[in-house]
Amino acid sequence: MGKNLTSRAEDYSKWYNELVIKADLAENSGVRGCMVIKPYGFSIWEMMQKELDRMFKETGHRNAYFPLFIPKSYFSKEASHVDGFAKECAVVTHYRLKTSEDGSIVVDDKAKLEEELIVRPTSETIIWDTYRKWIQSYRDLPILINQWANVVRWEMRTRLFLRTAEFLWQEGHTAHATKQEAIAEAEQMMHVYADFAENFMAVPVIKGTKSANERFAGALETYCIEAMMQDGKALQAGTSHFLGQNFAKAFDVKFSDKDGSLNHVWATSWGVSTRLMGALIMTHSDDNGLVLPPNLAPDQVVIVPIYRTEEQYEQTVAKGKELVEALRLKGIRVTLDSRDTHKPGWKFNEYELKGVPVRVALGPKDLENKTFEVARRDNLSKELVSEAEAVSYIEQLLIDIQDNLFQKALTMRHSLTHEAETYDEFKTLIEEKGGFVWAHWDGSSETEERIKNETKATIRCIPLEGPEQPGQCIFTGRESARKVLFAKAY
RNA sequence: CGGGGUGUAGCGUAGCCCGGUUAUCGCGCCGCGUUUGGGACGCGGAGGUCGCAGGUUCGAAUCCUGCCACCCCGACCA
Repeated sequence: MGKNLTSRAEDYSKWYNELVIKADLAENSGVRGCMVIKPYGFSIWEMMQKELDRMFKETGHRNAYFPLFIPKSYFSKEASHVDGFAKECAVVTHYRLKTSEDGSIVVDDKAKLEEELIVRPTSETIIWDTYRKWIQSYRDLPILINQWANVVRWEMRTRLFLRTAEFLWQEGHTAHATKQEAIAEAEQMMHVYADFAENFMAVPVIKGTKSANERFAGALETYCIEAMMQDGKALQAGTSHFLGQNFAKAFDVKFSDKDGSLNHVWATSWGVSTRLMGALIMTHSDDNGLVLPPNLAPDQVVIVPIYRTEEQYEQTVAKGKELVEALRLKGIRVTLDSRDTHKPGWKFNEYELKGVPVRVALGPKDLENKTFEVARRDNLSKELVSEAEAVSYIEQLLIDIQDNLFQKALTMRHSLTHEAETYDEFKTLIEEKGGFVWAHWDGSSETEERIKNETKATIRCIPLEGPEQPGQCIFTGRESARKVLFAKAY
């Protein structure tokens, strides 16, 4: 797959693509900008879905489903929203095909839709049109709904998982009686995302708000979590938006409050997508392939029997089954690969490429000595463990690997994080080292725009945590309350 | 949408500039045998509208024209 990926930033994108395909996660479908997610890749996404869904429900949300098609007119209601998405929408104009004289299949011109349908790039509009019908009273609030869905954005340039024309995501859409409650909701979901990223994906993130330039179309405030990839580029891993009353006003969603007044509701929306798969891959993987954190690995442990004779096959497989039972009792996800169609060495490489956190090998020698060979994917080390201790050893090992991956990613991010006091320093850091650069900014969109044009670096976020330390903007020298986070981004 | 590149077996490719036997090689696949503690080896075998459509020519994977798809770099974006 290549050598020493961090020193090969220019080849990083090739390395990434190759890894995604070789690890059996996804591939280009041949349909413009769309990918096929293969069963193994999808099982990782399902693990993500499961944990996120649990977290959403624990914070009071319920799932629902809204239509794929959105009438074009819905988009004209919220001006800044349509500006944000108009350039990248797929539009359905006809509803029938026919066979032409030469036998080819063509669109039937007679079957033209009165009103075009937009394939959702996000569902705010159709959901708010529905919420209008659902909300009359403060007793109907809050509405806390999430949907798991696919969306389509006709991006010019696509990449597996990171930016595909069609992608899978969840989008939460909530309605509240008060501004404070909506803001609290948007902030809460950012914290939920950060919790998920750090404790399940083992990806450290920086929480903050977006500058006006980077804000979601139609939002008053966008909260985000930002992660750093091994090649020094930042990746926005999740966003949560405080939408104010923009959508309520655009779709005329009002409620009677306790005091009898008629008010527009306050809204939020928040989402994470299959892009998280990209974050997972680019944060932990090495030149031997994918590295999965135990908390998200579809298989946390794989057992590979080693044998020569029929008898040895039966003995090692039987012993393997015992271990499977014992580990399952502890809630560990484990598979025994008893296939006789592939050799052990082949399997070792296969599971390494797929990132399975722990591999157990057992052969005649182990049967004799009552041991297992336990290998960990994160640092590729191996250990002989006695049968009696194996279960508790593996149980602890999974925790250690999860923790180690987070610490490694944190160390990587530290080494890719710098501070700039002057604009020259800033430009040098962005160009030569990449990564995050903390720097003072005067808060104006023009300054941000000019820095972006000159360096390609954008403000990833204005941090929520950490002390205020006033200073001067690196570009204009004007007052700045605190440093903000710059980086080149995906 | 601009710039560059690539389309040859399931995958990766040679051949193309300079047209000429049966289109090269590796991986994978199938069969048999030996193997199995880090991607085994030997022998045999199957598999191809050379991206598509025209054109030039006695003859096109190779030259010309058009189209399509994909990849990379920009602009756009989660």
